[in-house]
Amino acid sequence: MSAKQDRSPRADSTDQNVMYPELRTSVSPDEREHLVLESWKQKHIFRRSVDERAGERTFSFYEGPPTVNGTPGIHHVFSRTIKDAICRYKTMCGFRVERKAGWDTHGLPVEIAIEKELGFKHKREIEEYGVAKFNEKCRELVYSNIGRDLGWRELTERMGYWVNMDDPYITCTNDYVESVWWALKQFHDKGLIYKGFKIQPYCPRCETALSSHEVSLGYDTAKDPSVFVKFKRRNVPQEEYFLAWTTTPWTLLANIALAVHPDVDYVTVVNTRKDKSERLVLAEALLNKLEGEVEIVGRKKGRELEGERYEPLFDYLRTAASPKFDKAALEHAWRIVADSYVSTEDGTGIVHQAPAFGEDDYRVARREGLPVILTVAGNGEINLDSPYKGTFFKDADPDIMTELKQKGLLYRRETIEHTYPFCWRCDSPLLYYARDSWYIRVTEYKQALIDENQKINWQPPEIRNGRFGNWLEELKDWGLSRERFWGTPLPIWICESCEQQKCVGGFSEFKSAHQVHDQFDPHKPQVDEITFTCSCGGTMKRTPEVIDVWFDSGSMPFAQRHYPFENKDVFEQSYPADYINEGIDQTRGWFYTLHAINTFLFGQRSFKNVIVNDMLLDKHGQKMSKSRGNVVNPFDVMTQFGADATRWYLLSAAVPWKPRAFNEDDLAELERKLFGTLTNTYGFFALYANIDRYVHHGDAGDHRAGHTEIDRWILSKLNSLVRQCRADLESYELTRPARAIQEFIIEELSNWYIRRNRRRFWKSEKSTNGASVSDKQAAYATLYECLLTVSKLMAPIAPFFSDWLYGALGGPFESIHLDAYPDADESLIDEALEQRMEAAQIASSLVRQMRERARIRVRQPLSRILIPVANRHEIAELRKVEEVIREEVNVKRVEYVESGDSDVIKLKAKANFKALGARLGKAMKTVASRVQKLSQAEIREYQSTGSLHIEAEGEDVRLERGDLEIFAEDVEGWLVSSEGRMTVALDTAITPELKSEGMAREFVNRVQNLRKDSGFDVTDRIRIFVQSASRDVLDAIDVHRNLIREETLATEILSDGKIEHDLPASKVEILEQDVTIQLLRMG
RNA sequence: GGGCCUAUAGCUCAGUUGGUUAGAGCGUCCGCCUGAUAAGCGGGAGGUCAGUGGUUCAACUCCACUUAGGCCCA
Repeated sequence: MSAKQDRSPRADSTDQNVMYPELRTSVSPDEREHLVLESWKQKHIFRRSVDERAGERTFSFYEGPPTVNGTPGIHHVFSRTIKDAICRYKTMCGFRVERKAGWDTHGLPVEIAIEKELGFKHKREIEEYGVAKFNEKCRELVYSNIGRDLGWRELTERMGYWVNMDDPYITCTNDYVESVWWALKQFHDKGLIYKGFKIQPYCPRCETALSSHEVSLGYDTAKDPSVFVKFKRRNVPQEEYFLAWTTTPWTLLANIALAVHPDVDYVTVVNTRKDKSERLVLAEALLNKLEGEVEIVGRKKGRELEGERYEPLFDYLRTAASPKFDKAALEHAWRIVADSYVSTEDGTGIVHQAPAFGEDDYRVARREGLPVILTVAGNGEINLDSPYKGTFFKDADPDIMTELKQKGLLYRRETIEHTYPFCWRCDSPLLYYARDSWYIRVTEYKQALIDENQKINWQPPEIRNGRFGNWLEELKDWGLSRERFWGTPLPIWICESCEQQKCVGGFSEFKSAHQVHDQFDPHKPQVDEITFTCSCGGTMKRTPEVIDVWFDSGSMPFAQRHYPFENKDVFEQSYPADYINEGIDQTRGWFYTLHAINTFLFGQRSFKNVIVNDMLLDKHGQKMSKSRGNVVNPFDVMTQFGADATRWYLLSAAVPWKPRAFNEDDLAELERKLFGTLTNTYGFFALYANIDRYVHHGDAGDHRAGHTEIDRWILSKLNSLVRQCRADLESYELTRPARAIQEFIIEELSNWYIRRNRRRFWKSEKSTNGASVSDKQAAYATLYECLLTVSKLMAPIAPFFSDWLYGALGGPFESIHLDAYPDADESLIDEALEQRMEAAQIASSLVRQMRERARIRVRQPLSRILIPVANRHEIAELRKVEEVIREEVNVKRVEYVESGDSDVIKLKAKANFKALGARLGKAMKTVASRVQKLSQAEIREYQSTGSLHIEAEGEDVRLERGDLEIFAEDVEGWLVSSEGRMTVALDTAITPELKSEGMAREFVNRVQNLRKDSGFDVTDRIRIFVQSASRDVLDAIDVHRNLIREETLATEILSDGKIEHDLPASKVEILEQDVTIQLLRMG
């Protein structure tokens, strides 16, 4: 690591002569952070933070690639803070943490942008325009977006996310594509890539099939027709109809059968009011779907209905002039089939079958030898010879329903709102559609995926067996191919004559067979021009599809390094990733594709630890969306509050895996409270350290001799905090350390340590009370140690402020991010000390409560408090923190009384439910209420002998040590307050001496105010002139002359009634007495 | 329809293996402090822990169901 050179950014420094730069309160977080950014840039801190940890210890992080033409939002700040904090932490732990940025560049997002630019609505327009030109435009868009940046680089920099954007992986480069091809060949060699005719989710606008994880990205609520359709039964004497239900009327054109469940009861009913001649058949369980009152006239099991025939709804299939199917197959059509997939959860228990448009329909049709008829073309238009020909499939719904109504075949028509899949990119409604396409047989190694998943540390853990685990359990083969243009081409060549396949796994395979020139581009359409000669002598041509863009991003562990063609070592060292993070929406996206591809290729999981973050909602808990207009602009937020506060807020407000409302008011408070307090704390230190020319050397341990109880306490707390932060960050827990650090800074360091120790910093070195210089040195050393350590602890989360603070304190490295994360000094952790200080804090709080009740201000000294304790050990412990209590609440003495020894203490016993409950069982309740009523004598007996016999509901119960908790409830004749097990009594008597001292303190207060108003420096010596008609006041001043002089830095106090006419006189009131004060600043 | 998550003070969140006065911050009301001062501190009020039922001596905590919200899958 680098040696100490010049100091880190002294952002606010105006005077190079002072050791600790003072604060300019006018510097906003935004300005300060920009200064830090500038310094990082100048000194190449990021690069050095990686390079200077060049040892064997690497920590591998994979960055998920954003789509190149997306725009960054506040949720990216969220996710990236999580990424950055862990990476910075590991860096400070001495690991080399490479962070390579990436860009996802293929696929529909880019194609659609170009289509929009060119004004295309249909896929064929692209072909007419020319695939070569189209793809060239896609490539141009990719590189111009990377180059001109849509705010990604700005956001990344501004928020302090350290990731190497100068050398990113880009998925459309030749190297990247070649690695992906290599991977595909591994699958192909093992026979795991196959072509199949299957029902697939399909986008009619993009004219391509989608993978299941793509579909999962696009569910949305939709309003669809919900229709009950009547199918006229053949070969029965009565007018009888099978009643079926569908939400996709357009599929009725392709109806070929009706399915029933073999074991379900179906009934024939007539409507008792309407025309009794019309009979309906449906599942008995779903009779409630019918209108009016019905009478059951027949009942059959589904299997008994099998084979029954019905009239087709339409004649178009039979009359089609240019059928795209074998008309002979219609022979077997329009009959009842049985299958157990039919549910009676909704509909009528009779399911209309359109085999080309549903997975179950297709399966049943194949089994039954029914034809699979496509009535919709690839572009989504109906292509069956009918009045609907040329209509977009969904748009045909109303007219089809109208026609059915006219024919009297529509039983009921409603609208339902349900979730329906839409294209995740273009928002078109998807249809399930029988297509030829390529698959990866991931189901082949499903068990390996499940086993390896068990080894991943998910944060939160429930994702492993919940969301992600479920997904793996219900794994489907991966629909790999896309009938599109701008993507990694599927590198499979097929012989035109013998259909033999050749999968190309690297460009060198071309070079042996073909001329591949320098300008070689593996994309369409150039790659399609390459052919091979098959062993059979035929010509092998490439299958035209490109692959799912998610295969690209899932390949990044190896493809970002052009593995296996290059960088074997680098790859092997970085696989699997130690850590990744993305949003919950990537469960079936990137998390899955990483897992599916790499587990196959490398036989083990591709990431060891993963933090999954949830959504960011607006302050009202609503989803942020452009249409709602509630999107938070990340740049605005960071300008207003700073990146540090934003980052801190995002991590501390709630655990990352819970959805949280983004509330700017809370963020503002955090900025003020945490960063404001810390700034003040540093400011306090700097103010006095500069006056005293304090220079820190060595750590606080070197000053141990001079340490007071409270110094040891804050150092114990500090080291406990370090220990906790380390442990939490090691387990990928960010919220707890953020909150703990916050608590330490605000409550412990600022609100208790500083407040209790202020005088130690300002008192003159030759103190009259005999305290030594080393006491002051110890205070400085302790506070310095706390500030420096805290800055390091917070550095991963608040990289700017921490670096500024570190620099201001003169930290040894050029940047905090080149320094090491603190290690806890266990020898400084003292739990007993932490506990007794907590007792002191509670005691102080109780006394303040009583002062408030008695309306006695803290400045008025009181003589004593009394604390009842259980034993001598407690006395010994409290004695150690007694001085802190006395000073905090301004009392002269703390007295202790062992509660068993004094009659004035009223005791109270409480049953220890945990101990007694297990033993007593049902008797617990009565014993507990008996314990409530124990007499003072009984409690005392228990206290002295350690046991007690009581009777409860006729049963003898023997109470042993540990069964009861005894505490003081009241002290006779005293003002008492208690919290938990602690009780404190206050003597509120104000003696003349106490009153006099109180007056003196009031006087000090007035003088201090006056010093301040007069603009004196804190180190100025003064002469005080005082005049008053009140003998009491003058006496008090006289008696406490030394105290006053020490406190106010007065060389003299003249109270002989003289007035200095040249000086401004200030009239004040002390305990309702008029006093005139004049101050003279001494040269 | 299925799976997962969530529900605690006006708001944002804690709450250990079930154990007895359910906590914090903000806000609000009252007060204090004034050598960290365009700061700081304390105290009070505020909760049928979403609802119902169950297990248990004992439930915010465990179970079931219901309601509301979110996410995911059909």
